[in-house]
Amino acid sequence: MNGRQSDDGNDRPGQGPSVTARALWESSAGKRTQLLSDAERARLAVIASVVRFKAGTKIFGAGERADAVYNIISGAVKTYRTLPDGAERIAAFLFADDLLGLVEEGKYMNSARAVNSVTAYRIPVPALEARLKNDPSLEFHVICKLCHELREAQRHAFLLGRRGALGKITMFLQMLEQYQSARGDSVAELYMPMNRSDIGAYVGISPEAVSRSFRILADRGLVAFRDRRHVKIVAHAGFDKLASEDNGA
Amino acid sequence: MNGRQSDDGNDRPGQGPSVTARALWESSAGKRTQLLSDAERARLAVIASVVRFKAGTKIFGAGERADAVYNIISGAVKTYRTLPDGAERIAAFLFADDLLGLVEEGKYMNSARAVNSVTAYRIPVPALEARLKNDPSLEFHVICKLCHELREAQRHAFLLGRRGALGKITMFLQMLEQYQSARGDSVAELYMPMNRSDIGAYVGISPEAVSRSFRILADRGLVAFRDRRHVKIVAHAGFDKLASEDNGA
DNA sequence: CGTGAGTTTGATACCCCTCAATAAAGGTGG
DNA sequence: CCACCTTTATTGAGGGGTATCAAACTCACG
Repeated sequence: MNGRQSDDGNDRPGQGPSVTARALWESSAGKRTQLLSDAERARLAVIASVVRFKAGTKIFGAGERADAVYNIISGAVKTYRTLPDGAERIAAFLFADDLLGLVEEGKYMNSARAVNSVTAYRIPVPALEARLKNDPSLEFHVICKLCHELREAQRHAFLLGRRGALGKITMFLQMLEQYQSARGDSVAELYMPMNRSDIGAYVGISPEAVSRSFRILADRGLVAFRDRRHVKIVAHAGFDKLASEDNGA
Repeated sequence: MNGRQSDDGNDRPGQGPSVTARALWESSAGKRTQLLSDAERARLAVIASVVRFKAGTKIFGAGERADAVYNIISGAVKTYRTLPDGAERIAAFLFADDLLGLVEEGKYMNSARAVNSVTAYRIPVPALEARLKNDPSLEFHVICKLCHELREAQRHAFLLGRRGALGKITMFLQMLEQYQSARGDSVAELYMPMNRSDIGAYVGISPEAVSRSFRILADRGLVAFRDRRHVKIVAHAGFDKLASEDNGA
């Protein structure tokens, strides 16, 4: 279906869980590096099982007892919370090599749903806890990954703080670009697995405003759409300037 | 000057760094628990030094080389980023027992400034790294703290996603209340060390809108101000309902 | 090929930002 | 201790941008 998820080279299936992040202290030009050693991945593989979720499937719900964390192999996942009135707020989009299943007092903090078709490692919490207890190196790598996720969450908050819809969407595309770049994928074209409503729920505007902003960007010649899910940033100069200004002029 | 910071009992000075968080897997009724053992605190004290910052002093700047992380003993700190046009976006307010100094590729992610008069432990990164390498238990506690901060960042993003100014301010007060409650402090009255501009920069609205929202809450009899920094939530029923609705009706 | 969800486009109302002025608070020096 | 000054907070009026509602349209899927 979607052969674009990286089944290439460095994380072929069977090697066990894969976790990547931007470096904490080394400088790596924005690229992500594999945190786990082959040995660690093998040891985690022992306690993990591979699970699949069809597009739109719920993975877990906010408030449920947290039995396991997940490590995405391929596909995209959204974590979200539903408001009393039924509206949805998306906390994060997660992709291959990400960890999933933030816990508070034994319960999941958010709900999680497959955007794509998703395959992931499911790692039971008790086994993971035991593994961590006698694997200091693994613990350190988890720290690195959590720092990475914390930075992403702060970037998201930064995005949400922006005033204009245009600026939010521009920054959203920038984040997608940085993500694909960090993975080593091509940046010639951006792929958006999620729909307009999800984008709106992530950047804090209505789906209609998402559409309008995309149209404005296209009309100004800053981006070009191949279809609804594929964009190319045409004029990086003007695009990045727009992304750094607060107002969405 | 402000004797309200908890110099009470469980973290008297001289005991060394203190780090608290809501539990990951146990349920603790929203309370925070001390993560570090007395031995760990003592070992950290060896590599840490106590530093003081007057109100308004910059602690470090975004992009600077990250030599150290900080552990707040008393006072309040804001972490923020400055936009090209000079506007400021606040990523987080940090208080006693919090860690400070998120790093990416060897550089600080945000700038940090003392809101209050602040005292903190300054822990050099190399020494901390060495300490972590042969202290698996400490590593685990850092993981717990990072999960805590990640949850807080997501709550902040959730707040920023809300539409109306009134709802944002209401939720901001709720978070303050939860924070004071988690610390075991009295919740009879909330204390806001930061000014209106900082609140606006945190919740994503203008300082004027902060004022107006406070006024509306007061006029509706939901809260009562003793002065500009002290609020009491009078009608919890209506208040919490307002906080959970998306629109700020 | 038909159906339905997702997306785009349009018109209107409302909320918040901006700018501006007043008021209050905190800090300083006499 | 009080007067003065600076900073911060409040209040008001007007314009702009986005949410909302509604309808046409496209696309994916059965």
